[in-house]
This record gives sequence, C-alpha cells and structure tokens, in this order.
Amino acid sequence: MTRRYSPRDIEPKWQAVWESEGTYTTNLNSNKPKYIAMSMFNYPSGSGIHIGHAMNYTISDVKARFKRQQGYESYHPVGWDAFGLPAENFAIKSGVSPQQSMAEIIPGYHKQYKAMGWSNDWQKEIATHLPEYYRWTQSIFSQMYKHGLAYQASRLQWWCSIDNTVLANEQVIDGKCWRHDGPNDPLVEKKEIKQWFFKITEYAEELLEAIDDLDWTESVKLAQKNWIGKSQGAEIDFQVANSKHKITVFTTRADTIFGATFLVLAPEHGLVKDLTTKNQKTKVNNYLKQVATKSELERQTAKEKTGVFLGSYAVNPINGEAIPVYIADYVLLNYGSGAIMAVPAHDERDYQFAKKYKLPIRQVVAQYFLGNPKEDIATVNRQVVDAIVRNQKGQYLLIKDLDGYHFCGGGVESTDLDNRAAIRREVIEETGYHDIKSLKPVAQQTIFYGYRATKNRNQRTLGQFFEVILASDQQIDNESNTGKHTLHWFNKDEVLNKLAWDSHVKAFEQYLNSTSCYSGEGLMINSAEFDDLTSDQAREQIIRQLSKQGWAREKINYRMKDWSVSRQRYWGAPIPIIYCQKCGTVLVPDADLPVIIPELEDFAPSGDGHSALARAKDWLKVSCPKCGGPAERETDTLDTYICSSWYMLRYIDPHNQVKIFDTDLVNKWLPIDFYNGADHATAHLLYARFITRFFNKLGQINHPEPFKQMLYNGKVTSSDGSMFSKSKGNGIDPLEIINQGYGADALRTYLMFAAPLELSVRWDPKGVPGVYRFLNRVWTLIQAYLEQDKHQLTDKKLRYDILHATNLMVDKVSKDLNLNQYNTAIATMMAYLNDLYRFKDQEFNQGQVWQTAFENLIVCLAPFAPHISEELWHQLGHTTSVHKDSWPEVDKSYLVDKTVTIVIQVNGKVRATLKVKPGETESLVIGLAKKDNKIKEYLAKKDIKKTIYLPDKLVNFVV
RNA sequence: GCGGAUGUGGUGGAAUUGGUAGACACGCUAGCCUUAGGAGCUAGUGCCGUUAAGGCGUGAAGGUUCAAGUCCUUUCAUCCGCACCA
Repeated sequence: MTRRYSPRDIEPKWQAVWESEGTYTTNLNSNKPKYIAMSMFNYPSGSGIHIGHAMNYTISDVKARFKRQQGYESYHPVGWDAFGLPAENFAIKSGVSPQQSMAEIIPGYHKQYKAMGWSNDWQKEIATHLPEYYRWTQSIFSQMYKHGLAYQASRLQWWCSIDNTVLANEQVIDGKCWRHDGPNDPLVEKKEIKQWFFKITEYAEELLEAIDDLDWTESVKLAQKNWIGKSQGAEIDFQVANSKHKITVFTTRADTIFGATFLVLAPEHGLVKDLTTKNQKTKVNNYLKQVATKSELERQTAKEKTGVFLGSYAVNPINGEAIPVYIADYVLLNYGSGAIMAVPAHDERDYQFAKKYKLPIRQVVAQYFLGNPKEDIATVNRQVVDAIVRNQKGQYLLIKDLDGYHFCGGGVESTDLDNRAAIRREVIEETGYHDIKSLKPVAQQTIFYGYRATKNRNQRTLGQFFEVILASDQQIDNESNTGKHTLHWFNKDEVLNKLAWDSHVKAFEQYLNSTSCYSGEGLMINSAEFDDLTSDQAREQIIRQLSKQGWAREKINYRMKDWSVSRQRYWGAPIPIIYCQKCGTVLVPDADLPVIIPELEDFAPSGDGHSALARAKDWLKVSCPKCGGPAERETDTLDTYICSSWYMLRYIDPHNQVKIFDTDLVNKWLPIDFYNGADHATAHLLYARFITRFFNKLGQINHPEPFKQMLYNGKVTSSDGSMFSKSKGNGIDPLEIINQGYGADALRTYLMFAAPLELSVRWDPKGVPGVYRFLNRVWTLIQAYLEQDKHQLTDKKLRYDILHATNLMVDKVSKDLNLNQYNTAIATMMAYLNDLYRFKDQEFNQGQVWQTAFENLIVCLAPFAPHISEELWHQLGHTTSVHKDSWPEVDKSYLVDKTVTIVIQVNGKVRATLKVKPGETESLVIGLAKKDNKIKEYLAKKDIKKTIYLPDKLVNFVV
C-alpha cells in the first residue's frame, strides 16, 4: 500500500524537525562564504499575513534556501516593524496598550511564518518597539544631532488631519496621507510646525551618483533619480529699480535671459511686501487671500495661471532692461529660490501667463535645421519670410517647384521697409493674390542652414512665418504664369503630407497648435553679442559673464527636501531631546538611553498638536542633563521610517547590548545580497541608503550601500486585476489555502510559478490545485520507484537519455534561480517530470541512474517546496537535510545532444526538419536536405540562388 | 504634460546572438478507469481550411534581411512613477 501525498501530515512534521535541529540557524562567524537574502520589513497588524506577504517572503526564502543548498552560510532574517499608527489607533479605540497588543499579535505571526515553511533564523528575531531596539534608533538621532545632520525648524509641512501628525514628503501619495489614500479620505494640509529634520539633502549628490551602479530593478532606480530631481543651473540676481532689494531667481536656461520679459515671485516670497507699491496694494492683498484659501492640490491642478503685478520693476543684469515683477501661484516657494525670470517665448507656463496678462514675448532661441551645406563654400546670412496663405474656404496655398511643395516666400531685400513689406511683396509677386485681409507673424523664427544650388552658396537663413488671410481670390499676373512654379490649394490635413521642408512642417504645426513656445535647444537670436551661438554655448558664456560681475552663481538644485522625522504620536521612539529653561535644547546623554515610552491609559493625541506623551507629566518633567535645572522632554516621537532604515544592520548583531552593531560583523555580512519588496521605491529605500552612508562616513561600516541586489516584485491582485483590500473583503488568506489541504508547498510553488517576479500576479483559484497536481505526480512517481526491484539499468541509450535530461534540468534551474526567473525554473522541472514518466515506461528499477534522477529533482524542488522535498529526500535514503549543502554539480559531459534537428527552409519558410548527429559537414547536410521529398517539390524546376547554412541549426534555400 | 514599462492562443505566460512562435501550466474536448474524488490516466487543443494540401498568425502600419515576437520608423492601447521643479 503506497503512501499518499498528504501535506497536512508532512509539513508540520518537518517544521518541527527543522526547529529542533536548528536547520536554519545561521552562524554569523562561519568560515563559509556568506549570503543574506531578505524581504522588506513586516508591519504586524491584527489581521495576520496576507497573500502579498506570502509572495514577498517566499521570493527571498527561495533565494536563501538555494544559496544554503549551494553551501553558503545563508541567513534569512526575521523581525517586526512594530511601531506605527494602526496599533496606536487600535489602542485609542479599545484602551488596550500597543505594548500589549504587540505581545499578542507577534506570536500569531510566528505560527504563520512557520506554517509557510520560511527558513527564518528565529534566534536573531528583532522588533522595533522593544527598548533594546529603539534605544539604538534613538542613538541614530543623537549621532545625527552631534554631526549637525539633525536640526529643528519651523516649516510648512504636510499634515494629516486624521492621524493628527505631520508627514514626510515621501509619505504623501496623490495629495493624501499614505495611510489614508482612499477615495473618501481628506487631502493633506500644510501646517507650520516646529519639527526635527534630518539633512538628507546633504547626501543628495552621492545618493544620486551611486544609483547607476546598483543591481536594482530599473524602475526603482529611475524613481529614485526622479525623486532626488537634480537640476543644474544658475542663480541670477535682478536689482529692483529704485530699491536696495535684489531678487534672486533660479534658472536652468540662463541662455534665454534676453527673453526674460518679467519676473515672478511665489506669493509667499519674503520680498512681496516690500516690492508692492501703494497703487497695487489692494490687488496684491486680494490675490494673497485668494491663494491662501486654495488647497495645495487645487493650486497644482489649476488650469489657468493667475497672478498680479506688484508695481515694482527689476533690472535685467545682462542688458539693463527694466521688467515688471509679478507674483503668481504657479511659482513655488520651496523650489529654487521661489522666484523665476519668466521667458514666455521658451517656457510653456510663462507663455500662458504672458498671453493672459498681455506681456511681451520675445524669442531668443531659434530652432535649427541643418540641410546639406557644401564645404569650402562661402556662407551668406539671409532673412527669409514665408507666408501661410489662407483663402476664405479655409484652404492653404502651396507652391510646387523643383524642391517640391512649400509655402510661398523669399528673401528680404534691402529695398523692403521691413519683414511685413517683404512678405506682402513676395506673396503678390509669386502668386498674384493681392486682396489681403490680414497679415501677421506666426510661429517662431527658425534657422535653416544649407546649400542653395540656384545661388551656389551656403545660406544661413533666418525664417519668419506670416499668416496671410485673403479677402478674395482676385489675382494679378504673377510668376506662376512664367512657368517658374505652380500654385496649389490644399486642405489643412493635406498640407503636412505635401510639405517638403522640415522647417515648414514645424512652422505649420506650431501655427495649427497656435503655440509659439519652443523650449528646446537652438541658435541664439535677439541676444546681442551672444547671437549665433548655440544655446548651450550661450548658457555657459552668459553665466560666466554675469558671475564675473557678481550677478550670478552656478547652482545645483534638488527636488528632494530634508527628511521630516518628528511625529506627534505616542507609539514611536521618543526623540531623545530635553528642553531646559537655561541651557535650551539638550541632547539626552547616551548613558541615559533609551528614553522609555511611558505606559499610559489614554493614547489619543492631545489635540493641540502634541502627542499623548504631553500628558505624561511624570515622564515629561526631568532635570537638565547639563545644569540639573528644571526641564521638559520632547514629546514628539521619531518617524517609523527611521526604525526600518537601519534594521538590516541590526539583523547582523541583534543582541548586542553595548553597541548598535559590531563593525566587523556588519562589514562581513553587508551588503545585503538580495532584497525584495513590492513597495517603498522611494521613501524607505532612500532612507536606508542614507543611513548606511551616514554610518559609512562615521567609519562604522565599510560599505556605502546597504542592498547589493534589489528586486521590485509585483503584487498579487484579485482575478479581475484590482488590488485586494480589507474594505472589499476579497482578500486571500494563505493559511486557509494551506489548511484546505493543499499545503504551503503548493501555495509557495504556485506563487513563484504564476508569472515573472517583476509582474503582478492575478490570483487564479485554479492555480494552487494545478501545482498541487504537479507535486502529487512527483510524490506518486517516487513511491512507485521505491517499490521497484533493486538492479541497474540495462538500456545504455536510456541511461544516457535520463542523465542527459537530468543534467540539462539542473543546469537550467541553477541558471534561472541565479537570474530570479523562478517561473521558468519550475516549468523546467515540470517538463522534466513529464520526461521521467515517459522514461519509466521503458525501464524502471531501483538503480543508480534512477536514484540520481530523483535526487536531482528533489534538490531542485527543495527551495520552492521544502517540505515534500525533505520527506522524499529521506524516503530516498538520506539521513541529513536536503536543505543544506545538497546542490549538485552539473556533469557537462551529459549536456551534449546526441542528435540535432536541422530546420530546412525554402525562402525563409520552414518546410521540413532533419535529424543528424551534431557536427556533420555542410555538404552532407545540404545534400540530405535536397533529397527530402517535400523539399524536392519546392525546389523542382527552380534555380537555387543562394543557400544559407548554419551548422547544427538551419538550411535556407533561396529560389 | 514629462519619464518609464508592457502589448504573444480562451487564460497566466515561454522563446541566448534575428534562425521550427506558443515551452510549462490553467481551461476546454473526447476517451479510459475507479474504492465516485477538489481524483487519476490517455489523446487532442493558435486561427482559417470537411480531411488533406495549403494559407494566415506575436496591438496596428511601414521598413531592413535569405530569415523579424526579437532590429529601425511611425502609430494606438494599457499600466506605473513624477507632476506648474523654472
């Protein structure tokens, strides 16, 4: 009677054995090569693990197991990110302290983690809410403070009105709190609050530079680059006319300074009051009021630019021109200097503003088109005018000549009064249409550089387009009558297809879109001595010249802001600061750490912007560590992101009572070899990099980066593609799947098989049963094997075929595991199992070859399905665990194919295949191919023009 | 708006350097078997074509090539990130 596959029996059995034998306990001082794989920190909530956890932690578990089997000292750590709002909010509601609820919740997680078969080292478990941990979180604050990287400032900050706390920029998602981003949740507000910051901006440059070398999912690297948001430019000072004030603007386009026709300040800018003239005072105050009532989001999504003139003028340092100063809410106080020079010709936002308030628009960069200039031929500058002529039917007039279709127009002659006169003359000369209703310049000037055969010279042509609207089709004698060119009317849509010249296409597009704003690079015009330079040359030279005169400085700006770390909440690590009436702000001495969170009855924030800690009078009142006088503790706690920004370091030395961690141990184990998660592309990962770099600078870690490889895996979504959520109640409980009898092995293997790890997985209720079937087939086949007679294989060919398939499988699975392609690794094992079922029908016995085949399968399966693998491994006669040092070497001699399939194509289409030994000669293979019956038909009565031959692969006859 | 990614059967997804498209599963169809189960086994399954011969097929349209899912150009759709960043 064969045994049946019963996960219910074998899974708990092996979990108990592993625990009692310490199979997954890591020796941090081992001489073996180290490997550490982990997934992002878990926040323990009352509802236990969900399917997303099952996904995340299985990914790193498979990696850790694979490496452990390969002989590495592999470490798969475990811990709890236990501080945070859900536990506190629960405490406010129920009166159960967070300390107590964590003590109840975490043991439940232990059971669930073990039921999933994750190979965690429980002896090194950590939890951030325990004083032995948060003591060191507090010490990070102290270190930051001592090194001038922690400072206190009163600043406008995002404020969540549900949690009554400030938020870091990284915790605001689509204008809402990261914990309250549902459709009915309120937008975050801005509040001015005195709070603590970490100077992460001081590390902006190195955090940015190091990104390129990281072996991380590209989208995360990109998100971090965008988040840091470096932009290189200059600060330029504009003297305010008749005033001692200067306005400093930040710009990345100093080259466009001749096109600056006004300045704009953010409404909150410090100079607004001083620069407002008496006449404008009422208007300005009204505008300021109006801005104040708008929410941040309203401001950002406003379709129309609004603003108001302050009455003052500023002097452009490049040319002494006085230009008006405006305030407008499209300029943000907290980026750059909170003020801009507006160049409406080359910035979309400035353009909209200028249009609305009828401010001048001056083009200074011309789009540049390069034709085919001839070398060693003189270049002549020309001004050309072209006309987009429209008749009353809305048709457009094109000229056709040797060059193809283009608008009419020509060079400006010395006899022309101006460009307008020139275009009028050209239109009449070339087309004879003289009844012109209106004529106005449109689109921006462009520069075309190239050879003109008719004049035998290179021309640098500055082109201006005009819209010419005809009042009637009255026509006089013109050049088209001489046969020089022909005239054609087209509809709007046809024109773009007909036009032969790029510069005309661009101009017509601009004309149709009625934008005259070009923000790219080009050649300088209207810029005095900088004319004719390219815009990037001009940018450099203008900054250099203004710098010499003291009006400008090169400047790099980052979008990223300093990290706000104060939270007005109870359930977090208290900030180790004391306020003394005499000494001011005093750091709690290291010897007095940790500052323990006092036990309270009521956890609600005090409502005045302070946490519940403000009511713990006994705790609050302390004597000053410096002078011994009366003092009070800081009542804010640290952002929980600080706890999770250094936990990977504590994993290496979790029980150290003396130091935050042992430097030698951390140097040995860092960087984390493999890290994965489906969230926190910017916030957590940036913070962890920042803190690691900080310790690196202090000389406490010799690696600047914490995570060597980072995989940003997909999420598990419901079968319709939407997110699982508690509110919908459509979640999948991993334990329920296990307890239904499918077991953790089938669940784990399904999750890893369903899709590439980077993609999100749609939950398929048939998926786990499908994989269960596979495991069951493995089980059944091995039970059958164990009942066979004990003797060796006699069939030589079968012997090779089995070992060939086995080694190919191990080779592929090893490669796929290294490349994180788990889904194809599992597919390879399934295909191999199908092969074994076929081989079984030829000859089946308990000999060495079959034993090898099954052992290799079990070893490869073990990272995914650890329980069934361990059970079968022992049934195959082993007495030690499959999960250590078991990974086989591939025998390369068995990877060779005994026959290869040659594809025979005629004209690139597959018509037949041919089986030959590898390494056959070209002539023999082509000879065989020509003899193939089917191929004969295709080649009959045809000349073979060409034969393509690829050794051991393909023959293609071209006829 | 900007940036990025992805489009392959009924479904999830395979496919080194361009070289047999659809591996492996799910589902479906037919049959077998039985201690009737959430089973197991066998065969089939891209589309059109009665079988066959053949033709068509990787979001769409062009192109390069003996040969294109893969390279180039244009375009459409979906998802993600940032979003007035000067």
